[in-house]
Amino acid sequence: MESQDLRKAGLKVTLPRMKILEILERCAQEEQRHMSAEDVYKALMDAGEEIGLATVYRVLTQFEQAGLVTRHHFEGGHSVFELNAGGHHDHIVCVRCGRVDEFVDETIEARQRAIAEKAGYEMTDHCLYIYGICPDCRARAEEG
Amino acid sequence: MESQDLRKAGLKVTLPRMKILEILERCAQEEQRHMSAEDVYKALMDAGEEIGLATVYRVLTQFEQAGLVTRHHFEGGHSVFELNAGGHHDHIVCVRCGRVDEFVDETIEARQRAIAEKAGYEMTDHCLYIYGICPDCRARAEEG
DNA sequence: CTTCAAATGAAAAAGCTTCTCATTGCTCTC
DNA sequence: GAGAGCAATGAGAAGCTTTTTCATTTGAAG
Ligand SMILES: [Mn+2]
Ligand SMILES: [Mn+2]
Ligand SMILES: [Zn+2]
Ligand SMILES: [Zn+2]
Repeated sequence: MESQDLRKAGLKVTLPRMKILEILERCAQEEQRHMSAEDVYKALMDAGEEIGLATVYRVLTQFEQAGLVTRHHFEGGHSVFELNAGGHHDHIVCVRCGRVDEFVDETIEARQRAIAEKAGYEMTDHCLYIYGICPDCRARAEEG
Repeated sequence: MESQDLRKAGLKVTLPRMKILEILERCAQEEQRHMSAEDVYKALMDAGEEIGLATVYRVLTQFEQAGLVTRHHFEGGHSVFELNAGGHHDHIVCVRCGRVDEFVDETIEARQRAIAEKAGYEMTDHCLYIYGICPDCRARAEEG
């Protein structure tokens, strides 16, 4: 019952918000955990939903503020969003094909907390992106 | 002799490129190590230089490709640039006032290399941002 | 000094994202 | 279940940063 998720987040239950949540959940089950606003909008169109792009942007921002999704600033200028499920993790991004893998490293997490403390900061968040060439693209490069 | 820096980078020595390099170097000596294209443009205007904004963007991108500067994607959508001097480092950013501090942690660097290797990626780059509230803003918050 | 490809500036265009405002739709009450 | 009232939506305009276009200028080589 997703409408409960929305109510708990303090958001009125509306059709666009329900549909957008559904898209995010369905795509996460497949392989598309990271979606831009445009991606979500296209998925809605493909599903025959008549929801405006402005609403998609608005709703994703609301979901972010409500803690339902996380916004990432991958390279290339535009934001991508992912459902908050499974807890914090960081990302490895292929600079050739855009593939994204995820990882968690407790050693790094601990070092970050120590660095923030030493600098006198109260850490609120952090993000780590490793950029590189993924296994598939490396193989493709060796062939020709 | 900065014109040598440009020649070594394979770039023709032109007045705009010299002036932009000067701005970056002068601001780095003060406290402004991280500048947006707009920041550089404004500094040029203040210095009485008649250089177009399009040229600033073009030149900064060329400097990046030549390895003279690094481009960062801090939050907020626009890029900031910093002169490549002093080697690689990561950033801790205050979410209240925008202050930026820098750090290097060899433990984290090593873990990143290990993670990329385990995932089969050939690492080309990485960036780590810690977000938090800086000492000054924390003090200001406690007062009221 | 000439020559000519490369660089520049102004303006237009191109993304991505947000805003405006008239219309629509939840929610709550009766 | 109908109605009132406030929040949400959609379409398009606008905003911002960044890139592109193209006529003109400039630097480097001869
Ligand atoms: Mn992720
Ligand atoms: Mn820096
Ligand atoms: Zn790849
Ligand atoms: Zn601060």
